Amino acid sequence: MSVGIKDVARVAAVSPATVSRVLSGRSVDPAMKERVLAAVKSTGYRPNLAARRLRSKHSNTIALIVADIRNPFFTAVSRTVEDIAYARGQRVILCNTDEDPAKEAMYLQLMQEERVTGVILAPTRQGVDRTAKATLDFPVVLIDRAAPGSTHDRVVLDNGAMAAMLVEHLHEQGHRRIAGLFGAASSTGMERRAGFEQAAAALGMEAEALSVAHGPGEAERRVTELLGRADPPSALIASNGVMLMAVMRAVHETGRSVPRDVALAGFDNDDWMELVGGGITVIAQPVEEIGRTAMAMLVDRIAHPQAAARKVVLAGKLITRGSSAAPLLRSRKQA
Amino acid sequence: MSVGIKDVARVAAVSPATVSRVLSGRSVDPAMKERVLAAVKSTGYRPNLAARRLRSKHSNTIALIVADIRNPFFTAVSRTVEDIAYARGQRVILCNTDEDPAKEAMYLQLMQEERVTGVILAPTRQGVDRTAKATLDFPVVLIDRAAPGSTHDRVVLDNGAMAAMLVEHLHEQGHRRIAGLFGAASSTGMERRAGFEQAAAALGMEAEALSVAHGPGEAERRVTELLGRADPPSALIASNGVMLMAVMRAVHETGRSVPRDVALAGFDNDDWMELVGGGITVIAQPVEEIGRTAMAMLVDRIAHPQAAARKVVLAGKLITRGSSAAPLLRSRKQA
DNA sequence: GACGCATAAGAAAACGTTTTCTGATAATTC
DNA sequence: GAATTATCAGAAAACGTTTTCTTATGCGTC
Repeated sequence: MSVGIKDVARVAAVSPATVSRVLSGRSVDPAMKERVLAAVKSTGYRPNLAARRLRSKHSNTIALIVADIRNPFFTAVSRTVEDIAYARGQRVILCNTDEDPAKEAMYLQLMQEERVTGVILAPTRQGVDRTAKATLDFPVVLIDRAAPGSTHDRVVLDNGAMAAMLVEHLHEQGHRRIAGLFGAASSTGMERRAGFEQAAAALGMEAEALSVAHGPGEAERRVTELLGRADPPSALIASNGVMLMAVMRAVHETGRSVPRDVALAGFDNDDWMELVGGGITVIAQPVEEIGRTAMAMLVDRIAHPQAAARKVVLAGKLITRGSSAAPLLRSRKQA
Repeated sequence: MSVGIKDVARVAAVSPATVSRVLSGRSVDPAMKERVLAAVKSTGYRPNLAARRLRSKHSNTIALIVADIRNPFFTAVSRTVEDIAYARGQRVILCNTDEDPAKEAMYLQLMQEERVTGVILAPTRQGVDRTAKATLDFPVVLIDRAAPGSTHDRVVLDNGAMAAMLVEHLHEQGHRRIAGLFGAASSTGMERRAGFEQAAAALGMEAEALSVAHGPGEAERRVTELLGRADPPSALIASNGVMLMAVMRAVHETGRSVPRDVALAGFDNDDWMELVGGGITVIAQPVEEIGRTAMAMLVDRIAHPQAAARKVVLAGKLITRGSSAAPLLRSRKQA
């Protein structure tokens, strides 16, 4: 039924080995090559990747394991990674852990069975340590998130500095009471939180940092509660684009508006942000560069398995929007 | 180096066949089963999926090929598909064609080589015909898009009727001059366009339908041009969420606002839409149901390869937002 | 002109499983 | 109690490639 390399060989009147050689581009007699190619076309031969992988022991496949496929940051990175990989003749398996360490472990194990060439991973906070301990027989490059003492290559944002930049921006705008929401599921959220607190302390601002463990829904509730207080903060920071949207929703639903009643800033420059009236100041991540760097590191690592682990720290870009005139006064009015 | 089934067999003092049987859950002597499981654990054995696939000839893998991974509609569907597939012990390969027929063909061919169990595909317009003609040795379920005479199972929205519903909604709101932007790359866009034109004609509205071939950028330019005219339409419709955003951007950049200067409606109920002040009336697609139905159809098809092709047409849900009081008057004022 | 040496093609082994086949033992039926 | 059948474990074949090994042929060199 299915046409194999032997069928092609028979049609071309050569040995299967020769067909294999033609297909993998090794030197063969031009006349034979011609015959083989013709036979491939006439038979409609398609190689069996399972067999190829089994024998040749390399899968030409990398896996990209992200925490949330609905987060535009990850889809953007995945686009870059995919493009590069396919240009290099590599397949990409895209996996979504949904911020669930168990799912993450399951996928890593699966990739082991799949015998992938390498993995690019945005780990959960528990996953970072587990990944470090586990003996994986493929190289791993961490993106976006990484524990301090990680033994893997990694490319991350300068989270602390970037968070500080946001705080300083708000300070310049006149804000003195601010609050921040930080995802508890990732190391990134924690780093941004630390940067936020340090910068606020250095500037003598009144700052409250909240860790959000259970996704946008919780973020929304926390903000609603926050804004309902007697003396609410005049500015809010959220540690990523998804959470920024949750904050925005809470602000809207409590009948407030940005930046009239409260200023908003955070991470990720998602498409919708320039549409909402007020304007949200953000740190735009260099998504394309992150993907490109991760791929390059993975390729390097495959070539040099024993080299020391490297860490690349990238800077984001501050995109200022909707500066407000006198936040202090406004926050008073609201109180 | 790598531990195989033979190593496990040796440790457990049984034959490789027995190990295989234990692992695939067939009946074996409990004592032996115990020994094998212990050996698996102690050796850290991980099966080689390539070998398994090669011999057993089923991959337990389905592919989901979408046109744009950044489109929330597709990521939402993919989440559902993934969840169901993994619950069934099936792996999912997620591919992104970027609305490129060549990439689509490449992926389909690749899936052929990968010997996947089945494919769920959102085809490009050219891809629909090509897929129908091509002899694929796996079942295909089309989602979101399908040519009229398709031979594949498919689950689609009732595009014409839904577009008509939007037009009627705008008519009720008092709009008499409307324009619509429809993606030219998909059959869906064309169906929605047809529904738009018919409904507008039936209601005696002045309606202009524009086909957009080159993504959001073009949509934005067209809208900018449209709004710059002497007598612009009072309402705009866009054929999906991504294009709605492009329209929104153009509206903003020309200094107008929704719904004061122009009303907006379209397909997909993306997260950002409830945040923008004006309010955009949309047809929310039953994304979860689409994914669930597609998976069910695929499973059915695998079980009954010869059954007749089925078509499931789902209805969307009209979500009304930001109704405006007297659009006709406003559109006059603007002219 | 003989001898190595490179080149290229075919034969056969190998990859790590699952499945079929075979044989033995236990269970069931008459 | 013998004969058939069912069950289960091991041996070996099979899956479709790539790669190693072998052999043949042409080429250059002395």
